[in-house]
Amino acid sequence: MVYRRTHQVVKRLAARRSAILSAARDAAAAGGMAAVQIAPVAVRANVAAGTVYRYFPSKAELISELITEVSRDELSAIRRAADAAPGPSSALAAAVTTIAVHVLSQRKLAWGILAEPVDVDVTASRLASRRDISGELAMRIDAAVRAGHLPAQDTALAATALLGALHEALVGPLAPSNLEDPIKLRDAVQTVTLLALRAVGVMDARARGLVVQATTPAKALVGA
Amino acid sequence: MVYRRTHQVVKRLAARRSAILSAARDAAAAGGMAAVQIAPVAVRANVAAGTVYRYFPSKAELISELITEVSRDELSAIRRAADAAPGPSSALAAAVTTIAVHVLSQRKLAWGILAEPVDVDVTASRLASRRDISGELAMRIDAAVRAGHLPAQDTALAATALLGALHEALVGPLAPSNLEDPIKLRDAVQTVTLLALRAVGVMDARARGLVVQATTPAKALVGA
DNA sequence: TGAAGAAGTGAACAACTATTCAGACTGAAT
DNA sequence: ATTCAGTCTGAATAGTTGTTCACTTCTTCA
Repeated sequence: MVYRRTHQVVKRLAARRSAILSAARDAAAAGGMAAVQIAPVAVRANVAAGTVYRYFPSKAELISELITEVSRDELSAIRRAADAAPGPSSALAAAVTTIAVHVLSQRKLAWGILAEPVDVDVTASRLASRRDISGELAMRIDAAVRAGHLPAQDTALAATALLGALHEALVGPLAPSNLEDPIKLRDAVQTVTLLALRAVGVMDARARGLVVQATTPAKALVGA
Repeated sequence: MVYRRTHQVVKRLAARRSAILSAARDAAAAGGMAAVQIAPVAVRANVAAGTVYRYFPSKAELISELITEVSRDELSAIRRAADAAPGPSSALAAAVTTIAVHVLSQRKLAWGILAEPVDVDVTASRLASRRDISGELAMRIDAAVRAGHLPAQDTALAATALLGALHEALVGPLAPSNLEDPIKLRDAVQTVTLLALRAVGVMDARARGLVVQATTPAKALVGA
């Protein structure tokens, strides 16, 4: 007797899998990684705890996949913003602004993905996430250098430093607490973007122009 | 009958307390915060597990005190270096370099103090540690601004961003792995210092000069 | 020296959650 | 309708460590 999964079943299985991931993401967005516990996630996804293990071999896998997913979304947003910019320097500014806006709009999630203590080992996917985003940034810096807009430099190290600066300034424990106010938020985004651009060697005056330019299209996102 | 602690006993108690803290520090330096577990620390300190609890009410307290101690040491090193500099910009450069050299010379410890996941809540002391160091940096930036060497800016946010940049670039998961080589190490320190100075608005050319100046006295520390 | 209080010991305990698994349920094939 | 592989369930299990506490050892002082 052959048992074959019917199309309907296949769809249901896929839906369930993504429901579990989704539940994990919601939990993380609401309460950080600490809130991503098997039992609560299972409840949110309307399944039993044991069922989670039919879709993910372990909590570490579940969280890793969550990190990968969020990171992929962010990376594509960065690319989109940068590619839409008129030149390499603008592209870099757009990339930085996008990162800033993104982490701010989902602070708990961003913190969880990046750095929040988790009881299982997710260093590999965190590393990959950082590597992807830092790599993208490095490419943009490199393009600006090749265009003669920036001095030659260790672009990988610079990209990593910029990421660290953005994260620490915007979602780290010392991040300003008044970022609910959209105006303060925009100021913070502009400030860190300016800082980042200058860090890689953009002249102050030119950097200020780029910041304004980059913030304009990103403003919509801030509201979202 | 009154029992009064004799001087000798007081001394022994104090010695034991610091032996426990020391053991915790060694463990953290060797294996990160994950290695700071009560039983192993007790063994290192030549006491029983229960004894640790006669000196520290909980693991959280122990680690908090460890963080405070390390942070205090670092802060005083930063102050010393900055105060010895000839002017506000040099002082800022010296402060940044000192932080860089410090975190690099004790990478595991630095990572543990700053950001490594711990199973107990140490957010308060981590926050204090960051606040102190970021505050010191902010003061130095502010001094340079007041001296007219830097454009006006949100110094607190800038200081936080710089800290994040230094940490991520030097001890984060994407930090270069070849930093055993003293030359590479010095290059990394110079690169991030340059980046940091430019970020707050020091002109490229002047920044390069300050970096060289600041790295010279710090070189000795790199060896240590 | 002996009594009493302080300090130290380490095996047992507790709490927390990820993970398992024996049995219940679903739905595909005959 | 019946069978059975596949799927789901959720209570029980397991592993990990911080913490406790009854007991031993040490120190002070009459």
